[in-house]
Amino acid sequence: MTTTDSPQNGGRRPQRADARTNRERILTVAEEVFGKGGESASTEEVARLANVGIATVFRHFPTKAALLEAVLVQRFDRLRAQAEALLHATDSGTAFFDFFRLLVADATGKIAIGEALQQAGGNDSGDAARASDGLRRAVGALLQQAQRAGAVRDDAELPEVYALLVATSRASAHGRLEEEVRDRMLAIVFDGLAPRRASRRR
Amino acid sequence: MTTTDSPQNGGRRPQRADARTNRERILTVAEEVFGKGGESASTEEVARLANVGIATVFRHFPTKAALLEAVLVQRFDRLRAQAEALLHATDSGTAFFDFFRLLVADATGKIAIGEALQQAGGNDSGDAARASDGLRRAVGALLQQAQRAGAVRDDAELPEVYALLVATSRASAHGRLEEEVRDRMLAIVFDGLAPRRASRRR
Amino acid sequence: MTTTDSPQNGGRRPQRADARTNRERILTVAEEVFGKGGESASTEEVARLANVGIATVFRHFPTKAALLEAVLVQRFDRLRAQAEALLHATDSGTAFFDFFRLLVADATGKIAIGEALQQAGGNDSGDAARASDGLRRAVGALLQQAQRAGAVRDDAELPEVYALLVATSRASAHGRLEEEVRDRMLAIVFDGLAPRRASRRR
Amino acid sequence: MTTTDSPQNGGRRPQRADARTNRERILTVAEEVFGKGGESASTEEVARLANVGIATVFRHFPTKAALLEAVLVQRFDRLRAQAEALLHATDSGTAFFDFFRLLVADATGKIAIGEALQQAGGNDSGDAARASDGLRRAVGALLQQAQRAGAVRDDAELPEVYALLVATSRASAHGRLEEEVRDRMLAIVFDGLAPRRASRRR
DNA sequence: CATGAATGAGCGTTCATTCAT
DNA sequence: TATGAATGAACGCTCATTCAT
Repeated sequence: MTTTDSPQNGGRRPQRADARTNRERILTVAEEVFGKGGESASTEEVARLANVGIATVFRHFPTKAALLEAVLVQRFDRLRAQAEALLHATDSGTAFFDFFRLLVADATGKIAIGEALQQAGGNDSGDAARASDGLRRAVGALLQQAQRAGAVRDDAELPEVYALLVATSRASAHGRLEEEVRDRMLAIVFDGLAPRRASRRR
Repeated sequence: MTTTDSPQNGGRRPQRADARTNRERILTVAEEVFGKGGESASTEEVARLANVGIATVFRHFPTKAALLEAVLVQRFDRLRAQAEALLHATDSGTAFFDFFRLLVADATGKIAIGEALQQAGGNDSGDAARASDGLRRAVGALLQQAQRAGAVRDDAELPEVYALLVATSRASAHGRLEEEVRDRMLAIVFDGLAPRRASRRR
Repeated sequence: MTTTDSPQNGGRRPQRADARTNRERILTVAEEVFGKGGESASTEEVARLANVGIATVFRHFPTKAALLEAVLVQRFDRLRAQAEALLHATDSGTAFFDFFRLLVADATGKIAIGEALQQAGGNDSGDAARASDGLRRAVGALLQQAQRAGAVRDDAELPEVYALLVATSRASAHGRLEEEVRDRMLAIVFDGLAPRRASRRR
Repeated sequence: MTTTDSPQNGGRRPQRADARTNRERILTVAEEVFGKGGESASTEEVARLANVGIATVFRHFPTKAALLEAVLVQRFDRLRAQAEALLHATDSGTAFFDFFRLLVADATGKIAIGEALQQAGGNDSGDAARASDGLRRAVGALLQQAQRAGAVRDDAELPEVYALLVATSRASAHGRLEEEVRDRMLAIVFDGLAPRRASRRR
């Protein structure tokens, strides 16, 4: 990665690169800022930390909501990619649980993000909802695979599983949950997801 | 004997009835408003819906934060009372699960309230934190009883159990969770909390 | 002259005593409160420190301005009484300077009071202006006496002398003027007021 | 060399002209408004009279206090410059008195300004206090020069002289002092500051 | 295309004053 | 008559968004 990072570009030509760079830097900063302070964080702070003028932010994202949505889309897409990568893992039995753990750990301390997982679920009909759906479908695929592999009980369906995923990740995002507590919380959930009774283990 | 039922009323003090009514109406409305819109809801809306002037709200609660805190305290206390009532239930085995279900159902649609459960856990050293602690302790008592009765696995400790309670209630508060999905989500968690068949988990 | 001066007096029997007490306590407290914080001090604080309800303050003084005016009247009258007392002093030469010093010292730390001396001079046509005039006249009498006694230059007239009185008392009221500095400031003014050696000044 | 006279303008920066104009108009208006109504005048009135939105005022001065401070600094600096200019006057004997008169005349009708002279003396550790100190020092220099020139008595020290300056300028600012009265008031003070004839009484 | 100045609606809060008891 | 609750206008300040350069 070449880091041109110089914000005010003496040169005339390659402005496009700058714009792209700016857009990305804004997105990155926004994810951090909104992650930390929820959506109550100000757009101006995003601009400041991204080293761009406020108007530049609004040029790239016409609305604060649009910026938030872009952050979410990015996040959802990233998570979906991770989920899809795990679809091809050798041990398809544990892939589901790995992803569950990964998502929850990733959410730690990122307030608004966890929130958004939820809101985007039912809120917008926009891009974020679409991206959220993508993630949800990927999780569904992981779930099915795990069920086929006998690692997850057959009667667990996506809605409640997804709800649990969201719930635990939000708990991890907001609270002061220590890592150990978080793990024990997940252990309980995972036990609840384990195949019932007779056919134990894989 | 005056007929006023005002409890802290050593001497005479008329009209207190009106003030009490207002205070309670404000609290009720605030619970609803903040429940719906999070803490970003405006104090003025509370005033409007409570049919009082804005200054009246501030007379009763000197600060928006104080109003929010009062809402939380009220809520925590109410829940704690319910928890404590269940402590004396005949079937101490199911009391714990009943309360879990109750709390989660109660949270449905009340955004900020679920949030608050969490925030108050680590936030203030104020009344809300105290009330939150009270609830937590009551849940702890229910948990212990359930464990003694063999209805909950012994190795589950309060921190993770409480985290699950909070997580699922928030999921219920925010999302569009249908009742059926919510129940199935809880079923999974409850299975995870059930005593282990053999000697699982270390 | 019997001075029942209590304005609204339809009451039945002895209530008067209470009302009088309240009125006076309010006035006393108001002098202190406004003296300290200027007129920006709140009426409610006056009520609190006077141990009466806010409505009681407004019963006695229908307006904040009226309360302030009453404070001023009281103060002006008191000062006038002191000035008039000094009119009968044995050494009529120093009486003027004694009063000057007294007034300035009395103003120390009493922000709004000094201010009021001035404002009332040109402001209202109300009671305060009347009382202010009374004080001013008394000072005029002291000045004349001192001039007759040869203690003050003859060409000094009341307007500028009074202006100096007000100016120095305000300086004393507001600033951090140490006592010593205040005395040296007055010494200069007093020297300026002393009879001219030869035929100075025009 | 760009033609902009903006001092801190390393690179390019257009439109700054507008902002500067606004800033200055706000300051000017603020001096007038606060001069007239004291610090109780509202920031919104400043905005209105300056023909800018309220937010523009707050963009330039992040706080009402900051705006007030800027007004004071401007005023102090202006006065200090005048004082320093007089330091190089031919007749160093009368320079001191000229400045005294100038300052008092300048304060006429500007309520809060005179007040500020005083408050800034002991108040903030901020810019206003620094500027106030600068003025005070300049006055000190004028005083010393006048004393060396034999135009002011030697035993007069800065604290009391400055106190007199402040006192008389405030009197001039607040009261309805006619010009003639003001001059006679100053004449008395100036006589008090004149070198002592022989050995004056006690 | 990037900038930062400008904007106004809105928020939390205060306070003199009025009302009901 | 004394009380304290109620009120709304006003204030200082913030922020998403628009405008001019």
